[in-house]
Amino acid sequence: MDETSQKIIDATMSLIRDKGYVATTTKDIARLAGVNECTLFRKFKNKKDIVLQGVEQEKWRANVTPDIFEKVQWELKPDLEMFMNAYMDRITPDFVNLSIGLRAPQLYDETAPLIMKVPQAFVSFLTEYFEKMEEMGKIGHFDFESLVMTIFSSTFGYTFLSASFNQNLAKTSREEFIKCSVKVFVDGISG
Amino acid sequence: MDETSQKIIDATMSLIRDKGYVATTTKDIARLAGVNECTLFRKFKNKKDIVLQGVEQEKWRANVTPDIFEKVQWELKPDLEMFMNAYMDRITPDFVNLSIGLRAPQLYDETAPLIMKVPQAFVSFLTEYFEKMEEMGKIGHFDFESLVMTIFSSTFGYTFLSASFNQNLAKTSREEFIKCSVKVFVDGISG
DNA sequence: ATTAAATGCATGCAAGTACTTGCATATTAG
DNA sequence: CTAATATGCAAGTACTTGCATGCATTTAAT
Repeated sequence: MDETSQKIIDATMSLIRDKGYVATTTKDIARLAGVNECTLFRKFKNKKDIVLQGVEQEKWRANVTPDIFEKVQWELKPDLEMFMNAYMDRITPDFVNLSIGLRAPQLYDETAPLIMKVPQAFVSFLTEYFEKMEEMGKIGHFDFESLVMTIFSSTFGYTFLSASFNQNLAKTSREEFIKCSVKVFVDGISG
Repeated sequence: MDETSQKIIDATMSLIRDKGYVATTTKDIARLAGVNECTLFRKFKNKKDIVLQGVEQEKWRANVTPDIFEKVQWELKPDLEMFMNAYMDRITPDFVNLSIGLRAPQLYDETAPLIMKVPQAFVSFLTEYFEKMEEMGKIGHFDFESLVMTIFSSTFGYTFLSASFNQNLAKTSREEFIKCSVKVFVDGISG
């Protein structure tokens, strides 16, 4: 990937994050990338092509690889805290807004599977984690699928609400939120 | 509100829900409303004006009035279930998608306060509820602000994820989700 | 130093955008 | 019946869109 193409992709993704796909024009992109508009079409097939190459890049995806969860201690409290922190470290407000900006009918069929990968990775990690914790006899039996949805929904929900309403709704800080949530979950699962 | 204007508003809001504000053209609106395009501009100042009148209508807002929460029993389990059901009855996938469709820079300053009203209503209800429950001696002391965020984030998160990924991520049904979540919360708060 | 590739720039184009106008035709109210 | 109102229709405005091209200039490889 040459430097110019990368600048074009970066400009495109930033604009989509800020204004959405449809509202982002090729003129905007060229201006922000500091290149001439026609350069976009020499490097890429069309506007959509820029985005599709962008979402394939690590840089523009939350860096969700299996080794995120390496530090598992098999102890409910620190592990859930690690899990929520790992999510929030990666799913920044910028990433949330980009995901929403990519929800355009012209793109959605092609981008949705990629967008879904992030929550899916977290959900399947958590599910496996609880199953192993049960095997190890550290927690009792549960409807793990529902339990995982409760914990993940809460993590996702807080992240999204913070990105959208920026302390207007969620006055609780990230640290307080995680501390309180994990306490409720741990007591709720053990009790 | 005459019938024609209402048809125009309804068409506009449906299209924004499906395609977003920028991608929704006045030609689209006219076609879906079954009126001539110029009629839009006889009835409304401009495209934005249609949306702003739309978001003011009960019909296009989640019907969140104080009497939603009338059936409070002052018993943690049924009350939390009632709360989550009340939210999910109103915040349908259509409403979630409309809220996202309204996130256009051209509109957001004017629509954001309205969009925020719904979560705010639920958050402040829950906060007051827990404070009274503590006064009544039915639960111990907590950082209620954080606790409310945990419960609301989870409710919001599940609703949003269901609307976005439609059973692909959240295989858990609404009933199972509420049952499991409330159990965890109740045990987590009481334990 | 010579050559080939990459880029900037100006300009153009067909189509699409929100919005407007003038006029004909319905529907309704007094 | 008459007059006001609502709407349809066709055409047009001024502007923007994604996309394209020819030509000059810069950059980089040989």
